[in-house]
Amino acid sequence: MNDPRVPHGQGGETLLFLTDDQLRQGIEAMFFAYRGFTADPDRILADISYGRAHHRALHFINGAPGTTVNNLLRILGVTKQSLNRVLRTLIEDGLVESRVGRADKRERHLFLTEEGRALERRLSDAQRARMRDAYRTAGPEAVSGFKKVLEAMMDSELRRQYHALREGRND
Amino acid sequence: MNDPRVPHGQGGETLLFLTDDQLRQGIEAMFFAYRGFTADPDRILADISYGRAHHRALHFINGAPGTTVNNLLRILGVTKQSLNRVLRTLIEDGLVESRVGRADKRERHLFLTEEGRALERRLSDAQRARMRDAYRTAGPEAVSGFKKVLEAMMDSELRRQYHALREGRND
DNA sequence: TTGGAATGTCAACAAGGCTGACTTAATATT
DNA sequence: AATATTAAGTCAGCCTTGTTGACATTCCAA
Repeated sequence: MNDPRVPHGQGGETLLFLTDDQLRQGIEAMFFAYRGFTADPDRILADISYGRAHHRALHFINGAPGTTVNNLLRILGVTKQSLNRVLRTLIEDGLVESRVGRADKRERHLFLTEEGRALERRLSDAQRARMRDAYRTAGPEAVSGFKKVLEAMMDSELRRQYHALREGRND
Repeated sequence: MNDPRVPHGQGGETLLFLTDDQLRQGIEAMFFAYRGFTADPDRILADISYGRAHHRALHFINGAPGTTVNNLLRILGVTKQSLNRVLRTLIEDGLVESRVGRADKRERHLFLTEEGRALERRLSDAQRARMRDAYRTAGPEAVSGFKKVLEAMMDSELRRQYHALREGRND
């Protein structure tokens, strides 16, 4: 901390000396960037008196149509009571459809209605626009590093889910 | 979206074609990574019945000792009423000291007490440890890209504040 | 001296987390 | 067949942390 020098190259590139201040900078970058990350959808949501929780539900149902409630609350990392409150309003408002499972009738499979897809698109358009601008500003190599660090920052269970979501999608 | 090809090199590296799915991946990475980012301090805070808001206040007072309340709420992006509730408990619990300004006696300058510094250190040690691991796993080039993208994701006002925090610190 | 800024406080409210207890239905297990 | 477990939903109550609005105090500056 009193020695901000970074002796790299010594012992290979994997061993790098990181000062507390360098790490603090990363922490603050995450804090401020996350604010920007949520700012655009938050503005849209505020107008229609929905919250971030609704956005998250719409996002993941859109990404995995037919997902079960149990599945969804594992991804979101909330209790079923908390998710249920959000889900109920989305179903009542006709944005989400809940279908009884065919194989296992205890399960409910969740789908976006046409209206739900429209809102999801509106929200994610705003969020993607910011992401696209950031990616373009930073350049392709930066994007690759960005994703590497974010992935390394996840808990292993979250990382597993993150990868599971990719499978079956064209990326 | 139907054409996941990425024609890069055409028109320089700044013009890159980004599919919706590529951007969605980045969005989900931010979501899951932020969960990891806050997980360790959250666990510590839960034990002592404080919340994330207390952590944020401690973090920024630690980084800019003597900062005013107005300053702090601009950085945190919350109302003074919201900040005040958190600040009051921190002062009552002897973690933060509020000194009346010498030049302008309306202002209160905020400092961490010894106990406050101890908690801040405990929280940020946990958060820095995860950050350090992530940085080491991803490597120095990835870290540079990570910071570039995060910075590009901030609102301009947030980016201004982010840089202002660096000045006067040895990074 | 008066206007405005900085701060603090009270009250009320909402979103969105949580726990715990309980029901219903369906599936699994023994 | 009886029993246990699982998925989902619901109700009640609690907490944190955000919001508005109204108002008091203090003090600087024009």
